[in-house]
Amino acid sequence: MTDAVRRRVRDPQARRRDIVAAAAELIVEVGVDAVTHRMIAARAGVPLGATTQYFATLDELRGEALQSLAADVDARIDGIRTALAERGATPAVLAELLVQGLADARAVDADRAVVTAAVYDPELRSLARRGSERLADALAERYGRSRAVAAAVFIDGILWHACISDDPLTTELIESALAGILGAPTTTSD
Amino acid sequence: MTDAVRRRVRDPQARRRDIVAAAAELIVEVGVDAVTHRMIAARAGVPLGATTQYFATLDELRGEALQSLAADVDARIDGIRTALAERGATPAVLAELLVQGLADARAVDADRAVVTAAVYDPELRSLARRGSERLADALAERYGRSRAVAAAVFIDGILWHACISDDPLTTELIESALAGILGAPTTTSD
Amino acid sequence: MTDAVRRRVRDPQARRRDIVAAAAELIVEVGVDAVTHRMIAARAGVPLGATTQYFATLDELRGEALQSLAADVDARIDGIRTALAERGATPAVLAELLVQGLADARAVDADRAVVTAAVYDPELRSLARRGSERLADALAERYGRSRAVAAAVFIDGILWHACISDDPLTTELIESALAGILGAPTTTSD
Amino acid sequence: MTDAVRRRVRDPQARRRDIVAAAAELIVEVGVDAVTHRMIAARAGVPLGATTQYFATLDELRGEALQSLAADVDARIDGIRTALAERGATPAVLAELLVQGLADARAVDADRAVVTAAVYDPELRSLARRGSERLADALAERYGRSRAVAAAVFIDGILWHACISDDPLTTELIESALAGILGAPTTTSD
DNA sequence: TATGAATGAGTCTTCATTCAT
DNA sequence: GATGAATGAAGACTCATTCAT
Repeated sequence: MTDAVRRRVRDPQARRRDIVAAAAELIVEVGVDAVTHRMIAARAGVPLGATTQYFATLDELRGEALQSLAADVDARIDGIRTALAERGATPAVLAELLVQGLADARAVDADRAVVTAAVYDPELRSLARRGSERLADALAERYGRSRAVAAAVFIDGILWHACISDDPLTTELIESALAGILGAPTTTSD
Repeated sequence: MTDAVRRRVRDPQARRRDIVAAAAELIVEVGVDAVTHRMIAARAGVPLGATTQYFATLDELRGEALQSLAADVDARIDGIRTALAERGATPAVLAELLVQGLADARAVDADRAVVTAAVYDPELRSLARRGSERLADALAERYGRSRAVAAAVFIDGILWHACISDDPLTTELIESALAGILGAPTTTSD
Repeated sequence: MTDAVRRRVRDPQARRRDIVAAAAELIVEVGVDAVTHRMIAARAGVPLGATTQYFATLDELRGEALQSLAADVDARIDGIRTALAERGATPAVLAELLVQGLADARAVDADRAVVTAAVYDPELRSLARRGSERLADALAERYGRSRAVAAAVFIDGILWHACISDDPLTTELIESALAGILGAPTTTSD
Repeated sequence: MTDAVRRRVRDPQARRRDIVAAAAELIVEVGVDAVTHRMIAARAGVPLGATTQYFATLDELRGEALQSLAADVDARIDGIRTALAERGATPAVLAELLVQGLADARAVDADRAVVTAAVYDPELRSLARRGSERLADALAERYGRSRAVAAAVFIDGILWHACISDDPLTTELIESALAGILGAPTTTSD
């Protein structure tokens, strides 16, 4: 009769979301292959059974969490696209946006997790590819397809540098490189 | 029986190496978290006990396999450095070497596996970082530290593009981008 | 809403029967140990909760389903008894009735399920025994208790033969055997 | 350092046999569908892991246990065939042998378990069928195929009677019935 | 009353690790 | 030293049962 007995939440929608969110967090933290039902349940603050009630298999749950992470990545790319459209798709603007994004360690980790998982997951692969392509699209009009793709590749490189290296790339370095790749003038002189 | 025993006992070093090699292969193929003693023993063609005889824990064995993969990556970077030194560190030469390297799917996968694992493994992290740095070193003398680092970042991006995308980057695209990043002319050789 | 509620609430008796019927079907199809609340609810087209609303435990529900199957078996025996009374309890008539019954695979399966379950369930055991006895009763008056019991035993054997064998027993074989057991002529009708 | 630490048996053959034997016992006692790894391990006096070390799946273990039960049944049929060959395949001899067999409750249960399981298991089905056929074969030479098959069917009926009924069939009843079925004279007058 | 979300015990299975041989 | 049997702690998943709504 203590409050230990009170266990029901009765907000299935929220609970489902909590579980997916917990799974997404853990995927980012420990990797897709290392997450377990138990870890997810503990993180979400739900009993073990809840994780299997809402998702037929762990794979399904992982998939949904990954999709959620991918959606976040996509939203950030949208943000960059919008900002580029508003402020002009110059190396300077892009570099600033990228450095801003890089400051959000959580976002960087999420991005990395999605890309990493995409290697083995076809569905995620096309999502990850699409992200790069949409970034390239935003630059292609002004700089041509080829240079835009190269810039997107460089940006992917930035992501991994951020994950592996301790000292972050400077805005200047990024801007210069983008300018070189895109064949555009830099703010500061070379 | 002497013969059979000798075959079994002969060259513990070689056996050790076989086990590490098998583990490395499997890590590349199925991921660090999926490898097991049993898989490794089967792949290496050694009895299960051998995998625990030479390595105190699976983690230790995994670590050594990862180190071995990192050494391979390092060797490939050495190859690139040597070639750059011999043929001239131009975007054209570098692009050609990179495309050559990309053609070796096994090498690409190994590289990816190392980078992916490095995110969670401090020791590997510094190894992975060192690879990028040595590549940058090879370019810094001629193009300056900053441009060299940017080129190394772009090269990391190429790796991931190769893993995620279906159509590979052309030599021309890579060369142009490198030329832009390094501030070097595209078509002239050294 | 009144309508929807009424539809849901209408005739709890019928719903109860539906659940038992679904459980009985499933027991025949997949075996007593394999049935679950979920399977039964799905088969009966009722919500999961309904299966626990009407029956305290799954065992209770299973028990009732088994009783229902046993009642069906009993009804079929009644049919045979009636037919024997009307047409004469001769081997020929009995064989014909048996072959007819054997043609109904569902009935055969139900019979088998009841007998199989009866081995572990005392209550069912007496029901199963009673079935055999009532069949024997129908023959005892004319052929004596002992021969009648032997005939009933033979008839039980027929059931299992039908379950295990691929080629069914012919009416002739059954009639001959019954005639031999009952000490009655084969070809003459009553 | 107590003897609780001493756990190794190091007689894999025997351990395997023990596990199969335990599984067979339990199948007879609680039914094929109710046996679990845990029950088997407990019965065999081995740790849980041992049951999965020797058998890839529970199904495989169940299968082997069932085969072992079927082999026992086969051996008993062999015994009957031999005895019939030596003493003459008369109803009297057969009845005596059957009653003897029926006295071994364990054997009866094993037989029942095999037949029950055979309904769902094709491999076992043919084994069970073969058992009946070999019994029929032993009688066919003397009494003709048709009567021999009918006798085998009757004998199957006896098995189930023994499982369901409390008072066993008398030797006389069985002998009379067999004599009737086989068209052979009885020892005692009718 | 009727429903289905909630919980955790229990299932099969895998495997790191230990250690007898 | 080399081998593989032994063990039990997890892991994924299922489901009887409870009970909030």
